[in-house]
Amino acid sequence: MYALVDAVAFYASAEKVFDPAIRSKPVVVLTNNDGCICAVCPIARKLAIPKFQPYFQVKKILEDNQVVIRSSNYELYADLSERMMNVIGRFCDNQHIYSIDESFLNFTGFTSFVHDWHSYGHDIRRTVWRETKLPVGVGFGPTATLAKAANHAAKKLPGFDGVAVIDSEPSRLAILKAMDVQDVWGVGRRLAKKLKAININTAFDLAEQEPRKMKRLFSIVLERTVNELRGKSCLAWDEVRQDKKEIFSTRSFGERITDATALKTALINHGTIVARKLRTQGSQTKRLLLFVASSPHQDDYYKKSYIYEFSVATADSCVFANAISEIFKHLYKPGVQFYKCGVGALELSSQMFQQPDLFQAPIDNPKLMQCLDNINARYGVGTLAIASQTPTTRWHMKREYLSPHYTTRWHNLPKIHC
DNA sequence: TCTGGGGTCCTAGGACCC
DNA sequence: TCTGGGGTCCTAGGACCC
Repeated sequence: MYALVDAVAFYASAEKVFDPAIRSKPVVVLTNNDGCICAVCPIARKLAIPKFQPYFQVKKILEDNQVVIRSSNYELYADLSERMMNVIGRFCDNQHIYSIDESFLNFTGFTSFVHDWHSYGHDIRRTVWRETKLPVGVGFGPTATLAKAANHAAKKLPGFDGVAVIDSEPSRLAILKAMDVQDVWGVGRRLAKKLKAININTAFDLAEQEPRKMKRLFSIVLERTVNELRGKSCLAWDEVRQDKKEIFSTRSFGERITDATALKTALINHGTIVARKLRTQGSQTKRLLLFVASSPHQDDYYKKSYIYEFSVATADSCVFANAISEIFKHLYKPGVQFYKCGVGALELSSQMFQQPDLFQAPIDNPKLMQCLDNINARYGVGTLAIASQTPTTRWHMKREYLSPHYTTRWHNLPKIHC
């Protein structure tokens, strides 16, 4: 048995934790640079506020409905996420954190301890709410995809109050029949449209299809989804928490950039983020992709990318920084209004099996990186950084509606007035 | 006045080679 | 005379998720 536990409109709910005054109001959260709407609380959802619309396009609707607007406060969400995950982790010793607000629990070998999945689910909900003031939904199912479906039912379908269980044929059918095919994990907007064209409208309709036929008509991915919906596990636990095959760090700037040094610094910053993520996963890379681009929404769209090949795989921030400095001249073009840039590690391999070059001195220094990671783990990311990533103030994100960092900065601690 | 997220994986099609 | 295979690698763009 699997469970999927996730927060209801996580970012919006997180904004309400330390600001009770907005708990009963409609709240939306914007993406980086206040670009798009990325979280809509249940109250705002009733006003039909669309998700992932550019903010400036829906500004009027928000104003008309007196919706509370917040910029992304990632520092706050990361901290609240960690608290939430810790609480959830107490309910199962085999937890996989799938995203900032979702975790899978695997109850294999643990099922005899739980007699009533419904009440266990409510137990999780109550405890998370009591300890973090975050609302979560809980779905149980025999496969990861069915747990996802149950989770969807728990939060969105009538007749459920935050918990749903698929543990029998009737419960599976009831939920899948009430679920739009578009809401199935792995079926997006495009695929849903094609499926509906051949009269596959609900999750149940999809589950009834011949898996092989779906593979032939669409893809191997959809075949897997159909099998999962039928109760046949195709995403093994190992695969659910498989190592990433590529790791990126990209960001758009708050304001356009033309300055070479600022752009280079931004790239090196992304490089160190990618390097850190690689080390966390125990991976290293042979190929680093760098790209810079102007706005695709404007004329004279400029985009340039470059792949740097290391002689041996590495996850060393300093090596990345040197590589970026070296090839930066191939990317930069004077006069271009840069809008976005990023770094990605491709072709990852495990640090366990580093293949050194027989005729060359090592290019990196894993011990130094370990030391850097240890210090930053203890005193906070950014405490120790390489000199070339020193941030310039030229490309700060636009965050007009930022809430305080309630839990991570002393001077932002919430105050209670008596 | 102008504004448009970030991350990961997959696939089709082109280039190149034998 | 004319036709024309199959594998690998690379890349851009598509699709999906949150």
